[in-house]
Amino acid sequence: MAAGAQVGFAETVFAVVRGIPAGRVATYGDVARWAGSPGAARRVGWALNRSGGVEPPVPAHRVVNRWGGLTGAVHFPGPGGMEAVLAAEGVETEGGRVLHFAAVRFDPASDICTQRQGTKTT
DNA sequence: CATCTGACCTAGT
DNA sequence: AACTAGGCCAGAT
Repeated sequence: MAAGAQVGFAETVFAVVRGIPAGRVATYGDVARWAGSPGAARRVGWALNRSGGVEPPVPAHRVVNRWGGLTGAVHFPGPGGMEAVLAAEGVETEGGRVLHFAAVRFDPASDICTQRQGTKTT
C-alpha cells in the first residue's frame, strides 16, 4: 500500500467489465478508455487474459472487439464456450460474431443504450 | 539482455 | 473512402 499506489490497470478493467450487465457487451477500446488509457486496448486483452481465477469472476466473454467479433473466444475453454455463455446471457452470436452488436453494446458512461453516433453513419 | 508478440484501437495520410 | 503506421504495457522466448 504505498501511498499513490493507484488501482492497478487490470483492477480497473475488471471493475468495468464486471459492471457490464448480462446480455450486454463492451469493446476493448471503450473499456480501455474507461480504464483511463484510451489507446491501450491491447493491455485490456492482456489483463483479461489474467482474469482467469480472479474473484469475483470477470465476464470476459462480454468483451468483444470493435466489430463485435469474439476475438478472445479462442482463449475460452470448452467448445464454443464464449458463444454458449453469451447465448445464455441473451446475446445472440453468429459465426463468432455478435448480432445486434450496437443494440447490446453497453455504455457505462451512459448506463444504457445511449447509442452515440460517430462510428457509424451508414 | 534484447526482441517480439499479444483478447486492439485511434489517428493521420 | 481506404490504407498505413503508430501506440500502449507486460509477458514470454
